[in-house]
Amino acid sequence: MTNKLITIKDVAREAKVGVSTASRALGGYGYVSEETRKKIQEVAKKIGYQYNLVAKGLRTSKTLTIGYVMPNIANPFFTKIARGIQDIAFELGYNVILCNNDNDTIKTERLFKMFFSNRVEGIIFSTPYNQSLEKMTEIAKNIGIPVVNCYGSTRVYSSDCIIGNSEIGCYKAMKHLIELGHRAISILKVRNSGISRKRFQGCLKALDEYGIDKEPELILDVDDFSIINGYLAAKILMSQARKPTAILALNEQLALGILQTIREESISIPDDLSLVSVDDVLAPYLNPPLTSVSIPTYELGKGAASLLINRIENENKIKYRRIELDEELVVRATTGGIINNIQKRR
Amino acid sequence: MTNKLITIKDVAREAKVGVSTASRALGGYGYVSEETRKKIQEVAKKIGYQYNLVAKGLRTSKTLTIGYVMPNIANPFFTKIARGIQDIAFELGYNVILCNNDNDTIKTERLFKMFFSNRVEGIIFSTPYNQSLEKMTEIAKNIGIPVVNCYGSTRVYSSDCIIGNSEIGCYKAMKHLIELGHRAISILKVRNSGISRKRFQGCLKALDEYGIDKEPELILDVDDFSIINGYLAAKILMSQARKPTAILALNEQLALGILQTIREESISIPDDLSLVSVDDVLAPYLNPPLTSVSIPTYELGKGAASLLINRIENENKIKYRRIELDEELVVRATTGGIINNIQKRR
DNA sequence: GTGAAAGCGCTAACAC
DNA sequence: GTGTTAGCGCTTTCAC
Repeated sequence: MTNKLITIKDVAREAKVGVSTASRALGGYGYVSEETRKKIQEVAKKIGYQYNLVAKGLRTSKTLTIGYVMPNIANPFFTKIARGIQDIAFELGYNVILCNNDNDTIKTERLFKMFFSNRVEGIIFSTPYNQSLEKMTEIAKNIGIPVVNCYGSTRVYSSDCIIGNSEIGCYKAMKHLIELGHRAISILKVRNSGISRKRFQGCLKALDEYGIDKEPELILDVDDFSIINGYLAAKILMSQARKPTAILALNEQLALGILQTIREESISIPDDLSLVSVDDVLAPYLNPPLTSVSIPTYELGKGAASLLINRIENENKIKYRRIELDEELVVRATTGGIINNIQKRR
Repeated sequence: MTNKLITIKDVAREAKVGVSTASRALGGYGYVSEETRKKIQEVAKKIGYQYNLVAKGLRTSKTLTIGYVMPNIANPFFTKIARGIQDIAFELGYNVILCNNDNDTIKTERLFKMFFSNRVEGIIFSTPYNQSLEKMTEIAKNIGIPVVNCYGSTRVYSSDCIIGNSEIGCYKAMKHLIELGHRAISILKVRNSGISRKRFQGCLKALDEYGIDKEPELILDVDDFSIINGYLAAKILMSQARKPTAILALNEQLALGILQTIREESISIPDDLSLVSVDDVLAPYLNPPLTSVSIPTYELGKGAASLLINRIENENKIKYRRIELDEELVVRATTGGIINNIQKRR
């Protein structure tokens, strides 16, 4: 069925010009007189010519394609980043191949190989650390493909890096709770997660500033960012002697789990307990809407794409750049003062 | 920086074989003795050869790439479909270019042209009707690129089509409400939306089956699937003389808006009012979790990719296929019996 | 089983 | 300003 393709040669013949002139007119570079350019474009349109980027890619090794690796394409947190990347990339004439790696080393390696085979001109990643990521990133660098880290693991080398200021976000969240009068503040964090660690730093800073000692009983470590772990941790917290008056969950999945426990145990929010989450993806839509640390995902994506394409077009010879965007606290309906809290209990 | 690329020629020279033999070994086709194949692969690995899909694409016009158009990449409903498409495509060695069209004709046209220039081998769309979609789909067909409709507008031509049985989903939802004893059931639908129309058909069928007349006052038409329209419609419903005891919102955004009204007016769910939604993206995470018609998005995506790649590999000469997947009703916490309802009111 | 050579559609020297 | 020509890296006859 694939009819013979119409090429630049056909356009050139039809327009009675040489192929290079046609190429210049259609590719939009070099010298062509306004008159002939017009004629060539008309002919191209008339005979249904479709520019062939594959051939251009082979010839110039400019494929105008970049790759993006995220943990899961079905996770809205990352697709908001992806949206930012796409918007900028498309504006500048680049295509994006979006991929999941499911935080898996085998898949990561396969994806990078696929990127190499497809001759992507640059790669953006938003994934936590894994060995393949580090290894393949190193290879990419060696073959001249720039890599930008967009809210991913800062443990791996990258050409540029754009992240959120995770410390400040959680610092603001803690401060908010402390100023509402809370002292028994529980923090739900995740073992072996770089991002959780940074967020926790912010929490400690706030506690420190107000001279509040951290209470080991109230700080829980779980294995991963999952609803079930949030749920179980909250069960533990609410059954122990030292109960928190507020919980800061260092991720939204954990907060969702906590909400489930809260519902089951008929705890009232924010009267009995205040809750703050991080990520702010579902938070605005929940009932009640969650007070939450908001990460500028869309802007991170836009920034990453700008950094990358800028580097691609400057032949990769720019110095390493690092951008940090502020994270904001959005106060909604799940945080309240400790005073109300105590009054209500009586 | 882009060091001279390592090509099949280099591999051939190093392995002391001809280029065509190297090509056969690396491309995995044609006759090569087991022995030489092994040697060639070893050499390739040793000297860091990266297969060049761009060159292959030019030579064979098989780019192993498909395009996917959805309204918005940041919308989880579509990314669940995208995830299904990707999982199948990757398994079969294909890459996917995912794109937003924002339901805009200009963008749609631009995307299709980009697909053509990139020589994608097939296209999947999940978008509502627009003129460009119809026009560009027609062009794709003419140049031999198959197009699969995945839960998109059935008004446009496609090579194959996979959709949810929207009638049955909403039929089940209505039936559920009727059997709980509800008679004053409000339906929130959207003007000029094909999918809303089909869902509404299902509602009518259930009413019909139980011999219940539809009440025009309870059936509201809004302009689009948005939170604000759900919110406003619910305000109207709850302020009119004939109040519903249940609302079926034909989309989740509308349901989110309704929830907001419910919160503001301190209406209790499901005691004062039952609520059913469609789409089931956020529904399980909301508080209370919504009873909702669930659309098998992931399966739709997988199915679409299978249909498309199957067609690509059979050179597009299969008959038109149409697959309909069932939509299920998931009963959660927002629907209750009218009996309780009345008892509580007293 | 293997190799030589032509060519996919484009661009980039270079000559005119 | 424009045309001629070589060649990007691969696959594909067609001999051998």
